[in-house]
Amino acid sequence: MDLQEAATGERRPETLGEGIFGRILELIYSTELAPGMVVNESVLATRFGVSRGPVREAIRRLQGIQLVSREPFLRARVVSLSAQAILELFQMREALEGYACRLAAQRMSEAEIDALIADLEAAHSGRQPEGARFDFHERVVRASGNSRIIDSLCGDLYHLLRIYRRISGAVPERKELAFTEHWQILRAIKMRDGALAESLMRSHVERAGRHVLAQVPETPSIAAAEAEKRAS
Amino acid sequence: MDLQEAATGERRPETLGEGIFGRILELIYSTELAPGMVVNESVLATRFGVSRGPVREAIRRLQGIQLVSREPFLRARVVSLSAQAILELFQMREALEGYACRLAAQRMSEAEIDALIADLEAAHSGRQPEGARFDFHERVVRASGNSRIIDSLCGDLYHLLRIYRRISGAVPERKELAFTEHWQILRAIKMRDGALAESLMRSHVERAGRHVLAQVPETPSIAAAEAEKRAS
DNA sequence: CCCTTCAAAACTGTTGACACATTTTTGAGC
DNA sequence: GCTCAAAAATGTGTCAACAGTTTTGAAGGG
Repeated sequence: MDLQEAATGERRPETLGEGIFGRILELIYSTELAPGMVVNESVLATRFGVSRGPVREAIRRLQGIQLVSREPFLRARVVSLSAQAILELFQMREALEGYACRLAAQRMSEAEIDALIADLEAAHSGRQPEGARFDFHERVVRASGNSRIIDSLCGDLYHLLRIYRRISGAVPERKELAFTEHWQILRAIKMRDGALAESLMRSHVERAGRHVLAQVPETPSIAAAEAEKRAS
Repeated sequence: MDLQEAATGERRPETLGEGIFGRILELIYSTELAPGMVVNESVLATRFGVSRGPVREAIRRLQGIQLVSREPFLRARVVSLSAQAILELFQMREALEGYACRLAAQRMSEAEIDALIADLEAAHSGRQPEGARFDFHERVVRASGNSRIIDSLCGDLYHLLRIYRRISGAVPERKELAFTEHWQILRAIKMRDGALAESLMRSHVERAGRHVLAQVPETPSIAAAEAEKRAS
């Protein structure tokens, strides 16, 4: 019985606005709503078969987490990050994830650390659990225990990163380097060296930022503008 | 009620929702809406002489910056921070302001640094410019040049801090210590020692956090609960 | 006296219509 | 053909009413 309930999903009646929020998010992830394109309330409302109210609320929420930019009477647009904005995004990640790493080194139990090491090596050798993809950064951030930092990194910033991670694509050689760096960070955590763990995490994030920046050099929204023209 | 006409002396094409947002913020600051109290859409709508729509939007925005907590069909309440939440808030400040301080040490010009030193000493000796109150932390954060960090610290977190700063009150002896610490931070910035500046800022914020925590030990919403009862 | 049950009240979520701002198109004048 | 102002078109902001959910409070049993 409990299994059925858990499988079917949530007991709590999700409001329409919540659902619309998720569906617009999917549109943005799938680049059907690419960076720079306008987000029209009425169009989305008719598309989803609801009134403008819930759509409006969802867009406001997207605006709140910085995924769409909007001014009072102007049309909302999917945010298209400049190189400068991407740099700033990764700087904020450096500050927050670095500090989270330091906290994790203080607060994680030996068992938690060992479990994380095991999962990291399992994911690297290809035999990751079929259920969910392994996300090293999210695991460390959650281990920090600071729910405000967790929400900020796994909420607002995570969505933006996801957009530009998809654009930059997954490069194999980078993946190998990332594994090494992740492993070093975990070693510092196991040694309870918070300062070292923080420093390593900062370097790691900074390198990742440079990598993304190199792949998205300029004029990130030419394709988006053309797609918009074509849609009209 | 016919009192809202006189108050609207603005020419700005500001939307109603924006204005309502500010007015609710004022109510929260003035503790008329104290932490833990419910925020009723209809009551505020009739009070401000507008429909529920703009009020709803303003409350959603307040929810976005974590000033009110709300679940789907439940009443919204002004957030009342637990000791744990306050600790986490100051930890996030440590991470972000520390990093901002490091950036400031790299990017500020000599002239900017000297101006900030002058303003700091002017404010301390009592002859601050009549216009705006001197805010050392905001000045340093803005000098970092990272608009994302600036928005996060001067936007979301600033409101929460302001609520609990008012509750804890201004203690003179703390003020003197703060000046000394601010001065040391600026010295590190002038020496272009980003690591030292960051470390000093972290210690400073951590001390401030402990101070606030000592003044708001437990059950932060007893007065609020009573005020709510009285209002009904 | 306390607990449970159930219906009314209160509140939030949603809708469609209307008002206002912005953008685009039209057309007259040069 | 070009410039600029007025009007249509598009889109957002606001409103009042309706629908669904939670809370309240009183009646009824243990």
